[in-house]
Amino acid sequence: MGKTKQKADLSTEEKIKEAARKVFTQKGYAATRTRDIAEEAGINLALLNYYFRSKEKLFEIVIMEKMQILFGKIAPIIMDANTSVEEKVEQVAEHYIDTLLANPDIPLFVLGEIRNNPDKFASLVKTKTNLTDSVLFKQLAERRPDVDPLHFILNMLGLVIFPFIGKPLIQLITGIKPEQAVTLMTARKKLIKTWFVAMLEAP
Amino acid sequence: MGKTKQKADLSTEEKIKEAARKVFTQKGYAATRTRDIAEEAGINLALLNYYFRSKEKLFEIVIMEKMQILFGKIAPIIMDANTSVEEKVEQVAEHYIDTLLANPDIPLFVLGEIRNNPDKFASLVKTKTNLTDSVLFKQLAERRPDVDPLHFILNMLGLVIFPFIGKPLIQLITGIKPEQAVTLMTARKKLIKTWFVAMLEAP
DNA sequence: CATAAATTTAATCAAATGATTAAAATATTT
DNA sequence: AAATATTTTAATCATTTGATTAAATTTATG
Repeated sequence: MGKTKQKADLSTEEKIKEAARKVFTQKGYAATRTRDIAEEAGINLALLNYYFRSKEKLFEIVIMEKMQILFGKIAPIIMDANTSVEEKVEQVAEHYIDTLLANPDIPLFVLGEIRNNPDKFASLVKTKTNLTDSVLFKQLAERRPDVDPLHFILNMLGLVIFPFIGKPLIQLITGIKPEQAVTLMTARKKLIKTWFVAMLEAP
Repeated sequence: MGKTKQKADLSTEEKIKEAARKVFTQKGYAATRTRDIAEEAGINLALLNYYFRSKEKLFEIVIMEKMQILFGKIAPIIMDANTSVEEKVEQVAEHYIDTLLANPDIPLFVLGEIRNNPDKFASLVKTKTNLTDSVLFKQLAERRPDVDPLHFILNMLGLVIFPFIGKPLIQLITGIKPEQAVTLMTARKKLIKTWFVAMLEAP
């Protein structure tokens, strides 16, 4: 025993991580059993604890990845001093919806875990970009001095992210097929910019 | 023993339910321990199981209440044949934001539980209003035949609900105080209608 | 006060679950 | 083939947690 080896390990380790990503994001930390992950990975429980010391450790790897996907994409865009508000919104919509189409469960997962353990994430997120210091925030304040810029940030994020958070519900009350959902979200990529500009210029 | 009594019982039963509402909505079903609820209610575990047979039973009471609050408000509004799109959006924004200010944890709670157990809620929600048959849906289709009405429904819900779902995160990355949050949400009540109309009339 | 009802106490169960272990089996490398 | 590394098997622990029980205590009621 011992993971002195390099090549073959990665394959099994990755199988476990991939299974952990799936189960954790689908059910959340508390509702996930390590046995579920092992089964999903097609390995046994002993091996899971052999590679990763604990459920907690494995979870932290997964949640970090997911938060990186969720936040890593948006930070550089809204911090860019060389693009207009319109361009920023366009980029956020385009890149973010693509990301979320590939990872539709992330928002509900991450936000749920933050809710369950705000203190744990406080340190992680707080060190990051302070939203109110962002270039986008200042640009919005200049364009609409009469409206709190935070409103528009919430609007942008709401237009992009909410459909993915509400998906389980929307599917129930509309009977929309997954295929249609993809088409709908793809169409939104271009629509959001137009809508946002309209809101920004609303009376 | 036995709850033949009528008056004093309600008080204790209600204490337990109130505690259950708080803990379940804050942590979700899986992360909630019946001992937490008992402690929050200021009673002992035995009494909890004496009044409500099980964790599951207590949970179903709570989730039903919360879903009623979440959906019961919106259904009659979007079904009303005697109001315009503008009036509907105005009503949804006004009434819904008030409801969510009083129950900010509901959306994340309900959506999370639906995600964790879609089958369980399928029967409950499916029997309700089919969204695509709503008056609002048809009005939107008439106003903008070139855009899937579902987009505008998602926009409306996103503008109203997302700030509450994203609250734990927004608080982290802005350092906004709960008081400010209330002010912000109150301001949105009037802004959303204007924004929605702007989106509806966007090129 | 006497009776009945409500609540607590404290102990205990049983099942689920995260984690560990040693030995056997399988695969990989040299 | 021999040596080494990986994976499985299977048993077992310890803890948590939902649930139950009986007896003691407190509170309300007549």
